[in-house]
Amino acid sequence: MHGDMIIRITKYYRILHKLKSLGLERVFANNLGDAAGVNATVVRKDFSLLKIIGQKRGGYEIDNLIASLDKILGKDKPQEAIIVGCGRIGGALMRYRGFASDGIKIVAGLDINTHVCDEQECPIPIYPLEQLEEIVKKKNIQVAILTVPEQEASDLFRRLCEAGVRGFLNFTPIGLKASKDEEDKHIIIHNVNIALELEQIFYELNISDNHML
Amino acid sequence: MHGDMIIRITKYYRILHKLKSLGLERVFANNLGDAAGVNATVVRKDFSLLKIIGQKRGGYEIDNLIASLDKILGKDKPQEAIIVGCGRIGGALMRYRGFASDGIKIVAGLDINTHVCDEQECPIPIYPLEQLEEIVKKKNIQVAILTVPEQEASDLFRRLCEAGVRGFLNFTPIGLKASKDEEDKHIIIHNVNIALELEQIFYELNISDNHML
DNA sequence: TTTATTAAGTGAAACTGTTCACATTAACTA
DNA sequence: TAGTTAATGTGAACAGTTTCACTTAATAAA
Repeated sequence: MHGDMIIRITKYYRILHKLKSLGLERVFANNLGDAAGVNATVVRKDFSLLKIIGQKRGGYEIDNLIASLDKILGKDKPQEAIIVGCGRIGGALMRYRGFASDGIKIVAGLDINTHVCDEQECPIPIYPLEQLEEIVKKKNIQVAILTVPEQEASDLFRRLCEAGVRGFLNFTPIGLKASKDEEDKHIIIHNVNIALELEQIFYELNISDNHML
Repeated sequence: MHGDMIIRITKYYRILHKLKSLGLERVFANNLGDAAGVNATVVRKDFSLLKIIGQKRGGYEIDNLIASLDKILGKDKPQEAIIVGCGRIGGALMRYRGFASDGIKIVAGLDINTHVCDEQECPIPIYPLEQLEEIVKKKNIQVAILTVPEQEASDLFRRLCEAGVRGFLNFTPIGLKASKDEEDKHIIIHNVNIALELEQIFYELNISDNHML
């Protein structure tokens, strides 16, 4: 399970859709590699691993590729998520239009205050936090975006886990960990820590400066 | 420059501050590793590489450690950034209070509409986009957060580069690349692609399901 | 003191991911 | 049809990280 492969696959997927919309029918590992910023061999190795075969000298058929990646990325099933915490960032994400083009649908928001989002601007319903378990089970939610204040993060994480959510996009600075008493193996957590990203940038600039002199 | 080391350092840094606020004076590689989710040997290797030395049997002195990491992370210099594009996400970030505790200060916003942010809620001034170059140079800005619509991303990125910005936190789905005609080496770009993160989560859930049966 | 213990420090092994080099196959060319 | 070219496919070399196993130093205990 090569770590970065997932990221590359999603990149390939986007590039392929763009190429298709341009009218192309086949693509070479070389071009795909250039567009994704990786070596052509990496592309071939990835596809080889995924049992996707191309044609010697003819490259890969874009339609076939997209169909394969659709399946690998789970695009054949509905990709639905909820947003827990509809404050500043959560609210911004509720109004974000970019998910639809990736086949992702935000089906509900959860918040203490159910009126944080004005109806016309965002047509996604917002429910009170008490209904969390009910909503998750009724709508069979697998993925949650966690955009709540820091101090509520681990509590809500636990509740969501217990309700059956298995994928988390965590915007809180808390490092969430699946507890060992549950079968922790199948909980996927991605952390987006904006302050941490900035810190890294400052660090990298700093060492790049130091190396120069 | 070991890739993930930077991320680990910032994690250590946060943990150390928490431990310090709890009154601890020394810390062992083992504990730090547990908290950061890595092996104790990794911690020691990291510190060894950074010329940070501990005491055999006594662990590391937290104050010393923090002081060292302060310098390594560039916390001895002011860490200032601007937000370019004060729409939904940019606006949310302007009102985000978490930066200050990490020593990061957002000193200005740039937007077509200079009245997107109501004064009382966010005390950071917002300037029109035309003043971008002026602001960057006057305030000697090194880092910019890019939260503009997709189609304006690469144009603004270029303008920011030319004005002297060297670090970017890019929230647009565009994959920014430093052009080769400039000395591209010293431009640091971090991409935060929320839709892509979600896609990865769905993918990982998908393969985890497939592996189970 | 001497002995035992604890944790840092580090060379070497093991592992992971990337790149190279080349075999393979399909299409084009003469 | 034979030869050339262009691209895939993959074993092997390589590089970078992580982990292991061991040494070293400091403290505590006997």
